[in-house]
Amino acid sequence: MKKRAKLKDIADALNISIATVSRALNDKYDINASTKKEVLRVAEELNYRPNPIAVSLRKNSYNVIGVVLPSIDHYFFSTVLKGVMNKAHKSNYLVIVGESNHDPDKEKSILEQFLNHGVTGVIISPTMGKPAEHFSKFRNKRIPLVLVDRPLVDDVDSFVRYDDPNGAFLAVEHLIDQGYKSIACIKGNDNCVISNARYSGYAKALGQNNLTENPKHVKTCINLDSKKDGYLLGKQLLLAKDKPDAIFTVTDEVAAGVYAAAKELKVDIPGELGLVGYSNSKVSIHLSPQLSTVEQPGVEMGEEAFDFLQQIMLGSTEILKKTFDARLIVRGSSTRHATINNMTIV
Amino acid sequence: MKKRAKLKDIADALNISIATVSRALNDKYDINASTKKEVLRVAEELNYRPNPIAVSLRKNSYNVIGVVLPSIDHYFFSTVLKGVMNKAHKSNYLVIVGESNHDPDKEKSILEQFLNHGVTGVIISPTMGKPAEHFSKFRNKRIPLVLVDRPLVDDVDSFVRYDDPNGAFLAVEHLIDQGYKSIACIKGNDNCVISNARYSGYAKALGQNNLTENPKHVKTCINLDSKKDGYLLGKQLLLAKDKPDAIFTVTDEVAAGVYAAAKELKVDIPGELGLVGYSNSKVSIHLSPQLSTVEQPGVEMGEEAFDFLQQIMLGSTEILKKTFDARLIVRGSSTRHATINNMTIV
DNA sequence: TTGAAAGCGGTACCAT
DNA sequence: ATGGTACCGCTTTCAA
Repeated sequence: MKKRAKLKDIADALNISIATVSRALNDKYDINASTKKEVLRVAEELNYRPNPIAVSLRKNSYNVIGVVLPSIDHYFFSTVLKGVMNKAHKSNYLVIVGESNHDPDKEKSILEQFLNHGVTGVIISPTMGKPAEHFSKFRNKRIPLVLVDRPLVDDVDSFVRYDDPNGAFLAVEHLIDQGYKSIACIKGNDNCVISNARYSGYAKALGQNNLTENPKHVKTCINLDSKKDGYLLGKQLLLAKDKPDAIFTVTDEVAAGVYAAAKELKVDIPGELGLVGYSNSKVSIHLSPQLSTVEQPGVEMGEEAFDFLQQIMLGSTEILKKTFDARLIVRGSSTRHATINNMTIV
Repeated sequence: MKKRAKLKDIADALNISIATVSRALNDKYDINASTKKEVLRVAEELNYRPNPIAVSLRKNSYNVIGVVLPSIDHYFFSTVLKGVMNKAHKSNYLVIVGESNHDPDKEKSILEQFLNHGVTGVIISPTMGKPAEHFSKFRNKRIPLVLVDRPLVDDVDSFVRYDDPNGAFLAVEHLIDQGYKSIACIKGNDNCVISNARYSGYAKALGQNNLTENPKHVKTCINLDSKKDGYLLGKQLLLAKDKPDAIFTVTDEVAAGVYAAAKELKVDIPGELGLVGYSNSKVSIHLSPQLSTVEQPGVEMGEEAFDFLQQIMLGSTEILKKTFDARLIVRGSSTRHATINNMTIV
């Protein structure tokens, strides 16, 4: 195993001091041009690479950021990570990743690990909306922190999020525009901030259009299996006496379950039942008819999150906030009238 | 900003030497119990955390591994990453991630960056099957390297892969078992190792069952959009005079395209057309009928890859190899006979 | 323009 | 059981 070359090796080879070598390598101006050339030549020859650990220790800086996500194999989060990495690599930052699996304790231990490791900043999509004690540690240490997708209620951190309520609002207004009169909602777990935000958009859209909310038309997922929930709750809705003629679901996966229910009950989509999902995940285009949905620009959000983080790392003390606008993607599942092109983005 | 506490702070507070503090903190046995208790107390009080950079520099060890994947938001790769992280965190390793986007140059630069950074090991799913010059650098430096999913042809590195040909073989034999007589194949790009491996399994299954391969029944994807390819090529196949009664596709996404074509042409699945995909991606269960497919255990592969890497990092000099067995998941798209339960895993 | 040396925060050897 | 100190590889100040 050939040892990694270090400054001293170059210095010895040229019979000069390591200080000079260091300067030559780091483009300091007070250096003789010919010396510099020699140094660079030998460095190349020895395949010299600076030891980043030593540099970090000395400079007390470390080009590594941490990203903590609830679930790495969840499509949306993987696109967020993609966005972060895009930008990070361009700025010569390395990205270490941790997966909390929606477990606050695991989230805490990952943050702890990152902290100990000395990351210069952290981008995190917290598992809960409540500010946890482990976040304040970061603030005390003044380590830059940017939240993605789930701002905390105490509102002291920079964040990048998505306009969840408005996405739901647009979805439901669209259904109303298409002539659906009785619009149900299948929401997620009650303590999920995101789900509640979407539900509020649903309620608002009904209100603004003088439709009264029917409590029997609001269902809540209980299982961990979104599709199954969608299937069961969708069936409940479709079998009820005053069955709805449209359903807004909290995710595309839930909507996929409703497709199954509709198929079983021979309910035509979009003729008898209009449907809009949420997230624009891969599933949505594989369903038939294709599912109208609300787009979540994960990559862009990740990129913006890194930009924010970098600004903070460079010294900005402002609390940076950005809310991405909601965009509805209209497809076959909600278009009764042929007036709207199947793929138009409204 | 409160400065991070260091050994000296603790030492000064107790009027002892940093050597003693270090020992107390590191559980060395030759230390007075009461001294140790004091040290721990003060350490806690000052919220002391060892500086990992300094430790790394001193010990010349660094608990960080790198993972390089072609595409982070591709479901299979994200599950591989998940598996790696599962194990890595348990062993107290940090994971830095890079995305090559199927670009060998980018792959190279990421590896370079990781190398410079001083990672202790690398897990990579190479963009090409050919050994690239940038891999040999790793070997020269003797940095542990484990390949995932795509072993290189020169066969000098440890790897974890999947029995792609056999997966295809099982899929096609299953179709034959189900009574399909004329089985087509929609394969991927010709220079994709994985696709070719699957194709070879298809060919082998035909051969072993005395079915002659019909060149017109072998189609190759050309676009980047798998579903579109599946749709177009599926349509071609279904409109041909001697149209097949079953299709094996290189991925589930391609199969999803075939569903679209079948629907348009009013071809019944599985009655008139049997279909088996590959990867068991999310799509497969959202299609109707659900798509039979070949399972790729990404998480397990990632976990095994980390185990291999760790063995090598701990000194093993063997070339470790593991090929995961193929498993077929039989669902509605390929079961003509009701004898098989819709969800049975064979 | 160059060299000597201090020191970043630890670890571990050698004394005592 | 504890302290003194060299050293990991590099940057940077101070002197020459």
